[in-house]
Amino acid sequence: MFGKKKPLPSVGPLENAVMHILWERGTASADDVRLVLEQSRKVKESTVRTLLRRLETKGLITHDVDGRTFIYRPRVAARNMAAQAVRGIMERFCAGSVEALLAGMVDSELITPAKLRELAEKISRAEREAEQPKAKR
Amino acid sequence: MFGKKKPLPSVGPLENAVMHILWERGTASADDVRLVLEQSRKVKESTVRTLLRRLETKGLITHDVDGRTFIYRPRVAARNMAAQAVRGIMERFCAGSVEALLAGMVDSELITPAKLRELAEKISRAEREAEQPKAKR
DNA sequence: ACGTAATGCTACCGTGTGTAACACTACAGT
DNA sequence: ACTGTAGTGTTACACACGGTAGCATTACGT
Repeated sequence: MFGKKKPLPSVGPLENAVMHILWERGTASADDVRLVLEQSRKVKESTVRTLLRRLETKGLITHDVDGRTFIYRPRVAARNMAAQAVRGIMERFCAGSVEALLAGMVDSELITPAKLRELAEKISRAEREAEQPKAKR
Repeated sequence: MFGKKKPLPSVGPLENAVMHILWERGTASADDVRLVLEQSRKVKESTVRTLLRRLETKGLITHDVDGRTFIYRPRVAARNMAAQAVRGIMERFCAGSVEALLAGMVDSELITPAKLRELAEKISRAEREAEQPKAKR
């Protein structure tokens, strides 16, 4: 009911890496992020800050202030971003048909029909359980 | 077994529109494409040709020659492109987990659990039937 | 008061996409 | 045979975005 359905701001690979870090840790300062990134690549402080700022501008993350330090945190869950992206793809390639999308995934061996059914049921089950308690959220 | 799993060359909106036209018609000459595009926007011949050429360079389409006219045609099915894109998304956002992806889709109301199960079964059924005949393709 | 840690601003470059002019080639009709 | 035209190839430019980063600014701790 609250779905924004916005086309999702595009994110580059590095930006995405930053998102990952935030998703994994929940929160992180600019320097935290840089430290993690440095484990695999060379990045300057300013670069990281720019990335974080851009991400925030795009509405993907937000921050609290702890003293003089910004503690960043994702605004959208990874799965939701994924879903938004998938939505875009569906519209682009499948004329909005979920069926075509799933069929294509099976076709391209992203998932087997068996696994698909299994997951479908698992999710259904989980959903049903989540619905029973009156507190939906 | 033959899956290329290439990151899929990125396509812009207009290029995508062209792909759509090809997917819908199966084949089309540069001018055919232009005529369709003109129904909604202003495009120059050269522009269309450039798009087609680039698309071909990217390996997304191909062409036969009819006299002096190029008859373009998609090299990849829409569903497969979709699947490749989804694969990318899965890797980016869900650490490759199909489950997380599907869960996110349900979460974001791209699909209901019921529909998901329904489709899963439908696809399973179709797949099973397609497997019986020895010709897999 | 000063130094240091943290942030904000601004900019540059490479790439991809949309756009298109212009050059080239070959078939068709007179 | 010659030329017009339809069709293609080449080349280029502008713009937006992502990666990169220097420098200015601000504020807290000592």
